[in-house]
Amino acid sequence: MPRTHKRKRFKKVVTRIPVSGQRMQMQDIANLAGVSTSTVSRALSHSSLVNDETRTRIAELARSHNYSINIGARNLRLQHSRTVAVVVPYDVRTRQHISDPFFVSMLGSLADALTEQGYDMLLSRVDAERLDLVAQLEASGRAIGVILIGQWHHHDQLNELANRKVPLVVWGARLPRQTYCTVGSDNITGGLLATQHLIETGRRRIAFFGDPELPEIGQRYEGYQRALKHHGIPLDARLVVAAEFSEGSSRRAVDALLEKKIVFDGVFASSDLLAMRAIGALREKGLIVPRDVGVVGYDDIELSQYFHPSLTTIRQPILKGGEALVNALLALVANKALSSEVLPTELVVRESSAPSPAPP
Amino acid sequence: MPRTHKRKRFKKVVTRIPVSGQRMQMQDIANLAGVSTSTVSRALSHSSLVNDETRTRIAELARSHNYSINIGARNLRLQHSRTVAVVVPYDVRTRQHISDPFFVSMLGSLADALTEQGYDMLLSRVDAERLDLVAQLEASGRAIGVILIGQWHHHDQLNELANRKVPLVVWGARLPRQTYCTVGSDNITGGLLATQHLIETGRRRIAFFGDPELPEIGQRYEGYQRALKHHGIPLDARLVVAAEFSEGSSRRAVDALLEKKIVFDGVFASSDLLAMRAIGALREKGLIVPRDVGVVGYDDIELSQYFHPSLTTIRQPILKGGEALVNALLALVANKALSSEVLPTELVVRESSAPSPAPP
DNA sequence: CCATTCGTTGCAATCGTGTGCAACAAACGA
DNA sequence: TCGTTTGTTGCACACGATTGCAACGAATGG
Repeated sequence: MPRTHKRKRFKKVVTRIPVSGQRMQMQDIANLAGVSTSTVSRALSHSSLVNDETRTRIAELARSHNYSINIGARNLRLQHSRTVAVVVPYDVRTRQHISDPFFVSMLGSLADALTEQGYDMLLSRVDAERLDLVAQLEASGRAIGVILIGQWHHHDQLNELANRKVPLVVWGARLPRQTYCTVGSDNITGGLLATQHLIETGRRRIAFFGDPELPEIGQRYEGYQRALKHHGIPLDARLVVAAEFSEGSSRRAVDALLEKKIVFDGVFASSDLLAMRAIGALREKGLIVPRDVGVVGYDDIELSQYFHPSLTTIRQPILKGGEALVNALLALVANKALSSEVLPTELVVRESSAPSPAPP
Repeated sequence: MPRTHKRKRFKKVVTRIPVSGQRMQMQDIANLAGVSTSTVSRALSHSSLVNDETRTRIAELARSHNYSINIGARNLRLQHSRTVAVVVPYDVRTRQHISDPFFVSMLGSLADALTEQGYDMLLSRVDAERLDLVAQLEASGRAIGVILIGQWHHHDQLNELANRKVPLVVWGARLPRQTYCTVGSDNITGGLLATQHLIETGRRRIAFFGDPELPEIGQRYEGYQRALKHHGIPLDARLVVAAEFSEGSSRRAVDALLEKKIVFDGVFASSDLLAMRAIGALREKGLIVPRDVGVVGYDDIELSQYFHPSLTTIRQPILKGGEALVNALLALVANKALSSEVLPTELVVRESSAPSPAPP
């Protein structure tokens, strides 16, 4: 650390000699402008305490020497990092979920919303079994709070984090006895709309693909049940297949149904990815969508419209979701009221659920 | 700022009174352990200068009060942020590219590689027209360097950044007269493999979808040309359609070919997304893939295997790519040699290019 | 002519941590 | 017994910025 020694020798020296290649700092600009660092600081933060002429001169100097203020030092002084951590839980075994296109779009939406508010975004993958580590992101001052994408089955750990007063907002389902704040879509209505649509297009034996143990999926399943009940269709437990997000799961789900000779004419898949894989598996078995089986997915990821057949699905409001997550976190940090938020969902009708032509 | 005032009054006080709700800091741990902050600092950084018994006692105290060290302050002192900025250029008009699944997978791979090396990842979207702003990420000390995903047509701006000594590594093509460092896949060989494969499966009139003005695409196009030449197939400029990444582009490309009655039996699309859209557009026109037209994509995104027909494509080494980008940046920051890197690509054969059955 | 106000600037303390140097006790050797 | 070494710890300053307070000249008012 050569500079350390230099500074020591001169001790009370005011005129810092900018070593070439060394990063510019406020003192350098101050020297160039013939003022103190106080004035430079005030000028660059548009304080009204500084003369207009001085301000513009300093601003000009700063720009022409492409000086930019040291964020770390400023944050330390201001006790504020203007940074939000976005965490994607990471399952060491499957590694599957960060690649879910839905989460990814959410990432983009978050990036926009945060930029809009002038915040930086720190992206972390955290081992899902060590979710307690996210507390460090805030405790270490790296970020003012955490947005977690992917509730999964970590309800208890998330509650514990919230109880430890970690500023935390989760994308997911609102659950009973939850102390953390969630933002999510209306999964029950979503499930209901999807199932209802399949019923209205003439299906009666509708399978559900997804793991109802996961909160969000559970609520979609709830909507599925309500729709069936409303139309007087009895629930057949054999039609509920706990397909996960992992790769071969949909295929196995379809296989299981077919092998047991369980008849079905509709599938409500709890994500678009699952739906696409299911359609592929069905096709392998010689079943054509939508002629033999109507399929509805969930998420409305970008590829759903290019898929063949294009996918009927429940659109989650990604843009609004990102904004809502950010707003919720900022409110939480500011100690404002922390009510969880449920955003509306919408049915998007495409080819995969087209009514099968009436049998001749 | 209540604490500021408190501290002022007591001035030389050593025993900081931890206000409830206030964040723990090193001084608090020091008080609890009855030592100075120096010792705590050394203990937590595993310095050999501290007694073993003292170290474990301090470590225990820190853990039980879940104290974690203030990263900002440490970074300021150490003059090092252990953070890498990952930038995705952002086209205000199209907004399209961050959603490309390939970039997204790269993001995941980068997150892994950085975590592995103990670095944080700062994710930014930057207006593609203001790429000069990425210099600030480093100049402000937010990050030690920048990894940029998406070279696009910004060659000159990137060169300028590199000339300004901004530590920068770009995912993209290696170009002549380039002063910045790139990591990318072997696009020429990729394009060659793809085209060769279409030729070997019996196609002769092979269209190219993509904008050869973009460096990576241009190199894939170069490979396309070489393959044609090698097999003695004349290049037909009308078969080259500068489809962009935006939505309707593939459709228009297909429409353009068909309207002009230009015959073709193969398509090499310069990305999987483009390929999928092209297949959809072909289907709308009554052309079946692979029977009437063989299609090969590029990237091997996850969905390619679930698409129908499953997509023959050129796999880009995403995992290795992320590692290579990170290694390159770290080397660059350490002033090591900065050679651009070209990673091998691989042909993945699936259904979309299956040889059409010999006409009876 | 002096007191006061106003506009502008600088001094110095501060944010939380790391580390060179000195201090100090215990152990050791002569 | 005393100097030297060794192991452990604390003091004080530095990292690069912000800001309360004081200072100071000019303008203003009485």
